[in-house]
Amino acid sequence: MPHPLVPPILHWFDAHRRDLPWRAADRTPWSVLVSEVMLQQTPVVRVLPVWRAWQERWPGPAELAGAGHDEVLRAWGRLGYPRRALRLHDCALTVVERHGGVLPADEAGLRSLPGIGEYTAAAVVAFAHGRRSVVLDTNVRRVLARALDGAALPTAHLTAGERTRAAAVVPPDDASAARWNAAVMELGALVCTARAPACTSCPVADRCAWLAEGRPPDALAQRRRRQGWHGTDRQARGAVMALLREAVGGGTVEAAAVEAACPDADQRERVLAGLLADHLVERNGDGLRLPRGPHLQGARTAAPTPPAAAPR
DNA sequence: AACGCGTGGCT
DNA sequence: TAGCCAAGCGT
Repeated sequence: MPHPLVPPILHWFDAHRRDLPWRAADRTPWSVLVSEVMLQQTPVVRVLPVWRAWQERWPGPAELAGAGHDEVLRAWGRLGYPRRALRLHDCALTVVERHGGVLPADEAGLRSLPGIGEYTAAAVVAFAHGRRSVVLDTNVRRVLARALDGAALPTAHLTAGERTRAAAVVPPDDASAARWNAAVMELGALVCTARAPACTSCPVADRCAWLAEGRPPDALAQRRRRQGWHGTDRQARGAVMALLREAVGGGTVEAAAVEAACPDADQRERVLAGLLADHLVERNGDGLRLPRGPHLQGARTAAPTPPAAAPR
């Protein structure tokens, strides 16, 4: 006996699922992974063109492993959180070096790779391999919070109890479980949205605790506080990275231009230290540029290793 | 465990 | 209009 939410949401999904390219028949586990990493905290419409170009250029981990950090960061463009791009590259190197070029298919193996956490590992298992997992992203959490708890929004942090309950809803067999994960996510993305849910179009409106209670507002709304944006280090990091991505000929941006992009000296020092530590930039004389090569140790290709004590 | 990490569209 | 929000992860 499936959970009462399952049959109507699966049926709804059959009629309303989007034809996203990473769901197409020619998808690979790697292409699914790339989509999941790009989609972390990033809207689908923004990911689409970048994912397509990325797939054409680096269809698998072996191709990506051969790319330089500067190429990868430019291809990432304005998706945001550029550390994700480096982690994906790092992930490709690890797959090539330690897994024979084949992405692990189990959650533990996936989670051991850089940039792959609980959600992404579960998503690859379900969406790339069609096997059972418990996908718990913000969409799924919101649907379950509303339908089962009568809460407007999920809590700030995922709890063990929430995982257990979500697992109890996932059907036992692989095929249905994989479909359920995609379906409930899709419902959260298209109908049971955070801002303006379309309850009149919802397949489980007749069994939703939140709707039954008259859609009460989020009780925890005041507790959620967002970090500001204007003038923050985060904004300054973004400005410096945009400057370097757009540097003509992949060249170096002179110190004066960096100062113009981030005028406050203390902030500039903090931001540059952070970017250097994250391997998102490297110094070139007095200027700055995107890092040229993979920073990890070990030979991935036949490229010769530079001599050991190379002076800077 | 709470925090830092990009970007741009929407209301 | 200025928050709010979008398929999280690592530390």
